[in-house]
Amino acid sequence: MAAESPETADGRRLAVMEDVAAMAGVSAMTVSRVLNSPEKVRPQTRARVMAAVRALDYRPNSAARVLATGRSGVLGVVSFDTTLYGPASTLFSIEQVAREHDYTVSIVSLSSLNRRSIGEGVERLRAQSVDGIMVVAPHESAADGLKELPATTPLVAVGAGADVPFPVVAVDHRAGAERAVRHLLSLGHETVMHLAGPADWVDASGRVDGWRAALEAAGREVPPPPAGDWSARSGYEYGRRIAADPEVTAVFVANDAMALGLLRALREAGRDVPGDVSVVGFDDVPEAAYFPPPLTTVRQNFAEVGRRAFDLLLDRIGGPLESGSRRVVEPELVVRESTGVRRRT
Amino acid sequence: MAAESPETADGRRLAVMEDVAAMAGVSAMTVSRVLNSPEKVRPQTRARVMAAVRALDYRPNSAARVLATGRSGVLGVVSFDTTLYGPASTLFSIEQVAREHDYTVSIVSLSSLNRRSIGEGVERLRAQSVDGIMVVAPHESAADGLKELPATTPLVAVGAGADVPFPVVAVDHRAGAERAVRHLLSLGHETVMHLAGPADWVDASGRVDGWRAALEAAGREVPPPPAGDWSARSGYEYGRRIAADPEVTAVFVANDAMALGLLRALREAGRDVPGDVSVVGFDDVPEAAYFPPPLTTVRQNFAEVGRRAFDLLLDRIGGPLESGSRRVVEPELVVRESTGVRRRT
DNA sequence: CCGATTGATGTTAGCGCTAACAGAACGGAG
DNA sequence: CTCCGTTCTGTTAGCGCTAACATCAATCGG
Repeated sequence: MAAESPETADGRRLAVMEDVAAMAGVSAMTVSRVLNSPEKVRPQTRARVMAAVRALDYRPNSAARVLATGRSGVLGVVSFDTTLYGPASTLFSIEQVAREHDYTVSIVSLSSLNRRSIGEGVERLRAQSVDGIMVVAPHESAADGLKELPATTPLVAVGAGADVPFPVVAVDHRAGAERAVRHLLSLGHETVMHLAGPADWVDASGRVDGWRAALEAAGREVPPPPAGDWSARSGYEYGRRIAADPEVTAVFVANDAMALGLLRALREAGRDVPGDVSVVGFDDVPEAAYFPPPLTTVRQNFAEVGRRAFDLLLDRIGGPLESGSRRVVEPELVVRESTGVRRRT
Repeated sequence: MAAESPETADGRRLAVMEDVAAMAGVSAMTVSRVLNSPEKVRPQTRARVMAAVRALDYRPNSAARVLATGRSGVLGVVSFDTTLYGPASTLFSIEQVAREHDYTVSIVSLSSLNRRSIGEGVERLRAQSVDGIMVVAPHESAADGLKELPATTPLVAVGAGADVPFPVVAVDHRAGAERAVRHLLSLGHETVMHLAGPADWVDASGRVDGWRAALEAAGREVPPPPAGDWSARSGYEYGRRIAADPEVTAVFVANDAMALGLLRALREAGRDVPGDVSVVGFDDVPEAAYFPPPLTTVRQNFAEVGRRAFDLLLDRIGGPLESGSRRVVEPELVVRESTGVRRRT
């Protein structure tokens, strides 16, 4: 014996396939066919079955279906802090695409990302028999965690670094940073300072690389890049340190929140943006256009990232579980009012 | 016959309970007991079973367990646009609490919230046999959608208005708004303008009510409250309209993003904050402390909301599915530099 | 007019697990 | 040494669904 039968609001037993079959005068198998491949059932029979389905308000039991078919229609997402703009946007777009394709999304949002936590998150989801898993893994250390995972369940990594034994979809942070820096150089700035993100974030190191590459390509001096923690506070603190230095005329900040903090520190120090200092951010959060002044920044297309990740995962489900392969989404420079021509001293 | 058997990375069949039983020299039932109520099995037997579990890297099949027990260990969350600060924070905290209690969370994030979409979201989740559902339903119209739902699955509403036939956990927007307005009045402002959120949001109307109540309690004039759409842009547009009016010395804005837009419009018009105009927001987004100037705002405790919603839902799962009951989380006024004593003209 | 073909539906078995009960093993009291 | 309650472990059945094959009637060409 098993599960006590759940009841409907009016106290009756929830209808199962056999009930529908009885009411329609057919076998359970025919009901199953009507639900899964209607074209194999005579229209007339089909109609009788559908009528019974409606009359009994029947819904197939997904657990039974999963058990019988081995497919659940659920996708798992392991993500870092879904409160941050990037992860939240990625998650949102994944869910949208998944739903369009009749998949449900289960999430595990980690507040710290490391080998252990990633593995646990993936395990949790696998234990729920998801059909596939996406790991939104912006940390370098996450890559290690991914390497240790068994390749049992189709998996794609979103925003992960190289060296990951799974397909990866990522924004081209490097190209975005290069665009930002070239923009600044084209405005006449001698060099460009960089406030980086936390060292172990792939996003952060990609942006550092792009910034450095663009400076070197132009034969400019490459100052050391200090790192913040993505928060406005850390941008502010950085700003307090550099505000007094008249040599600083252009700063590329690794995200918009830190840029906001920097803008504040600059204003407090009486340095005009973009008059004295030009600032470029990264993300293009919805508020960036209303920063003081409106922020020139690099926009990431999270919707596209989600879409591609989903497509890739769908390929893996059913297809072979090959590793490798990397798809890159290009970010876009959005020029606003925080950048301007270098003012000669 | 059914489901083709999935394989491990090395091509072997995934272990099932019977395999573990065979290896440990016991029956499948004993394995089941070791996993679910270890105290009922002799320590020595238990050890043999656990060894086999590890040796075979066995994981119970959740679908089979769900089918046999009727419980899935999955909670569903239907939420509006999880990209917004509030919903994202709520979702995050729900997932954290749920995970601590060994529940997985499945999500449906709606980009529009109405009777239909809510019902569909809930249906989707019920079809996945979730044990309980949370609806993060900040729209008035969502309430109607909730009324039409069958009471089959335990459900709690988060941030919903009154009149919902389910338990509700919500932030006390009204009290938060009153606090904001009283703060402004205590600084000597004659009256307080209000830029509201979209009319059909419960959060928005709660804040309007609180604002109005506080003004009326103090015997002040109650100006009509225009409504924005939560975006910085709408705050900016509102700001352009009122910036020229010297009568306006205090504004309570329904969220931080709109406040940011307003601050920008005010600055462009040459009006000093808080010198000429005091501004209070709502939300306390992480960036609020770095707005120009740092924003006085009302902080919502989303972690607490998530925790209570989860507790409430857990009560309903297993317990009777009573309706009614409402738990309220108090918001807190955070005073920063965007508010100041009214300057006499 | 008959065997072969096609299409619609039914039968059987089993996916992997656990509830409920049955049975074995053990220890202590009489 | 027997009897009886405790533990502990095994057996049986079934959760609700679907894959695979079986069946049956209708259809068709020769």
